[in-house]
Amino acid sequence: MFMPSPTRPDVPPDEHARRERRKDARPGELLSAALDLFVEKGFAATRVEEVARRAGVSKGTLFLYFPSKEELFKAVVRQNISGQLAQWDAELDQFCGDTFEMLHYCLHSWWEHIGATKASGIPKLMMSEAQNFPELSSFYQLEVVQPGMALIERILRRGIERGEFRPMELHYGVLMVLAPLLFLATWQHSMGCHCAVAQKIDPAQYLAAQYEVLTAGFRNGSPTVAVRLEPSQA
Amino acid sequence: MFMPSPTRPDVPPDEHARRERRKDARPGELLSAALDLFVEKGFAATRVEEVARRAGVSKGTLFLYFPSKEELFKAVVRQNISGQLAQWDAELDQFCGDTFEMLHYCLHSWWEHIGATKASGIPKLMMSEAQNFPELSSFYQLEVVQPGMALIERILRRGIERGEFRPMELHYGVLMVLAPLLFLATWQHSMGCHCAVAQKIDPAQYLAAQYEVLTAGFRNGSPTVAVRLEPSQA
Amino acid sequence: MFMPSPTRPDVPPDEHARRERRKDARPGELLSAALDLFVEKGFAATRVEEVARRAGVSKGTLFLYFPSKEELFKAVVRQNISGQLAQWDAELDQFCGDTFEMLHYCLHSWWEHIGATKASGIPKLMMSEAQNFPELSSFYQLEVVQPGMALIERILRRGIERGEFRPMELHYGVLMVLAPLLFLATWQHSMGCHCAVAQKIDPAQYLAAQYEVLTAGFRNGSPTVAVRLEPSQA
Amino acid sequence: MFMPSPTRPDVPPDEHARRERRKDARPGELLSAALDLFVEKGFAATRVEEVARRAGVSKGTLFLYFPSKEELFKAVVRQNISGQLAQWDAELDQFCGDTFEMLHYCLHSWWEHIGATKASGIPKLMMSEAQNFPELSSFYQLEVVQPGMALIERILRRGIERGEFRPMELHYGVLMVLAPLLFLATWQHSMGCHCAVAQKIDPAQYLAAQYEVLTAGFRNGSPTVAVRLEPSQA
DNA sequence: CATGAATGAGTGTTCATTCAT
DNA sequence: CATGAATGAACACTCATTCAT
Repeated sequence: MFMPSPTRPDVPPDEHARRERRKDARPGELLSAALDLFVEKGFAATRVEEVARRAGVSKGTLFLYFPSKEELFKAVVRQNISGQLAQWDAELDQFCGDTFEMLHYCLHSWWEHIGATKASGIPKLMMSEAQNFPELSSFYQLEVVQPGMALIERILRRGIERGEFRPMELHYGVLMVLAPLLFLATWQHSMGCHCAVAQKIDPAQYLAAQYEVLTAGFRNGSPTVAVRLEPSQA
Repeated sequence: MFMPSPTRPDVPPDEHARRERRKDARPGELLSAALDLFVEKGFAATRVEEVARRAGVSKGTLFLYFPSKEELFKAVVRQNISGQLAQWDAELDQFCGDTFEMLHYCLHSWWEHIGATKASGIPKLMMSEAQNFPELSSFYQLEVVQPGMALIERILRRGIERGEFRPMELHYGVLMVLAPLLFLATWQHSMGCHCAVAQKIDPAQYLAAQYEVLTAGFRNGSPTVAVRLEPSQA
Repeated sequence: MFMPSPTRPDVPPDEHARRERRKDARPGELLSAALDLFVEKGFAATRVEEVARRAGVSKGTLFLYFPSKEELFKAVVRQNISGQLAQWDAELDQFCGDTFEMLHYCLHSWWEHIGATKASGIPKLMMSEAQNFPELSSFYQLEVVQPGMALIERILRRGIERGEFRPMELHYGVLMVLAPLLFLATWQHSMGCHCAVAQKIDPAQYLAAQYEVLTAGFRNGSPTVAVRLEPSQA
Repeated sequence: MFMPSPTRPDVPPDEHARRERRKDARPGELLSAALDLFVEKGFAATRVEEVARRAGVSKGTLFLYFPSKEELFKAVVRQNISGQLAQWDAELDQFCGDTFEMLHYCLHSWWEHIGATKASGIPKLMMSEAQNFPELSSFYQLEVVQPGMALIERILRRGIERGEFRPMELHYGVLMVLAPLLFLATWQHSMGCHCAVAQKIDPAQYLAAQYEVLTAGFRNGSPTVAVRLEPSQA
């Protein structure tokens, strides 16, 4: 990322490398420590001193790199956004199986690359703190939510076009795929650890259940229900 | 409920009414103010003094009615959720239609009494703060999550027994009902307000979509899928 | 103490009696409850509300009789001061045994009437709070300390005059009698309850030990020591 | 202990000294301020902010050095009493005179290092607050009372073994030494300041009187009294 | 560049005191 | 007289932020 400037003869080369590395390593370690802690305890309950300690630096040093706790938070979220989405987009281009398989792969891959990793903490973080960081919220929607939903929409549209899926209101079809995934991620990072055995969620079974329901719900030919909820207040 | 004592000429009627109201209104106003603020800013970030001020009393007065901030929160949850659960439980006892109708009523009623009200902020709140307040988390699981899931399980079991629903792993069936509801509530209270038009969620359509999918997924005779996700890490 | 005014025809007699009794009973119960609590927990740690509750009245009522917590404290101390001293003075007048017996009786009787009763809490109270209530402190010195010391001094002087006790600096002789008694009372009300077995004090043995030492120390003919401590700062 | 680095010309010497002092002085100033205030106002009534202010630092700084008000108190006790006890213990090891001299030295030294210093306020403080702070009480018993009594017991046992003191119940012998000392300290810090001339206590004479009485009471060959007090309630 | 000592505004909670009823 | 609801000034302790070194 940083191209080390090759000409600086007054500094011994290894020393020079060390400094360069430090320059990048410091914020990296801080961001990583901060992600862990923000995910685990939330923004307010995370102590900057603990972030610093976990990164192996002093509290003062943290403020050298990030002017405030809020800026640190923003940096954490920004750094951990996206990346995976482009990869998926490319994979879909080359997928040739039927669209049920595609959907299945999609859930499976989400769990593998997001759900089961530290990255699953980011949605929880955004849910928790979006209100307090509207700017960040917009950023997240633009960068993650929109592309993510577009990705799923692409799958659904493909299924409909190929006659595998019934016609449907795409936006809400997308949400039916997304909601349980995000709920799972959020749950695991909040109630997940301390909850009673009876409420424990096994991700494999959870995703299998979701796949079954969606398959039945999306398959063409399945009886469509005409009922419409009419909430008293919208 | 209130028997207005018709004969008490020595006290001006409105003054008398004011007194009556005050005695019971105090906790009510506090609970209402607390719900607003907890939902808006989270448990930790809410200042008891502001709750009191918004309810029009002093900080000391709040502690006259609730022995601690945590108890105040519990009272808020009890008033806004636990009560509703009991109500639903009673309604289910007397329901005589088929179980699809019952499920439909359930979603509809959840939206009316929880989703569309301030109470919908509570699940989001718990997701955000559960880690930092284990006692509140336990309380919520015991008081809300467990009974709520039992309620849905009751519906599913009824459907299966009556041959309307296919046999299924009940725990995950319940989650398929619950997850989208809780996601909706969480979303509305986090990304909901500031999000782009494209991602706006209309609850009516959202719930209709969920109902369709669940109906297809649960209906007996629908083809069950044997596929099983095998996540790399559980 | 209060002579009920005999002429007040406009009030029914029993009603009148009830009021009179009330008037005295209320403060009496309050003072008694307050003594208990002040002795047990000290002035600052005693809650007026608990005093009131223990006396069976409301907090507001307490302030009807005592304008402030400080005044309540003063009233408690004042009420519990003296009384016993006059009795002892009279007894000494009629005592005909030798002065060792007299001293022995004195220790014994102090324990019986003061040390082993609630009254022993008063010295501890005075020690603890004298600094904060100088006015009370003066009062206590005048009313209790001075007569009490005079009483002991009388005994010592009698012993010397009768040739039983050696000549001595009376003031400090008195203190040698007094100090262990007051220490015992103070100890029992502070460290007494929670202290390790090894430090427990059995009053009977304690007083016996004091009597032995004093007897030897006061007896005429015992070798007097000329040594004089010369403290660096007086 | 402090090796003043002799060569460091780039820092002005006094500035250098100031730095050195500061680093260690901070807790010292806090301990000193805390002792003053605890003795003057009691533990509960002392405000940590005032301790800090008197030491010339902010409230936050105090908590940098002592994790809580209770720990601050413990540190005060340790610095002012525990240290002295260890010192005495060492001195007794090397003492070669007779045990009366030893006892005499003990009283004398207690006055010099405790009785005449601010540290004498600590026993009074403990008497007042022990009930309300059981943890402090336990700490004090373990750290001060127990070792202090052990110290005196050592002296008495030595006297008995050498045939100088008569055999005696050691525990109560110890109390006969201790009680007047603690009473003196307590008195000086409570009634001492405001009391009438007649009750003023000159420590030198007081201790001399105690020494005389104890000498006579402990000396081997002095007539032991068999009398036993039998208090109505133990 | 890195430190860590220092700060002080801000938290939940308590409690003596008041006063309308 | 008696009540008890209401107050608000304290208090111990925390933590993001600063800055001299």
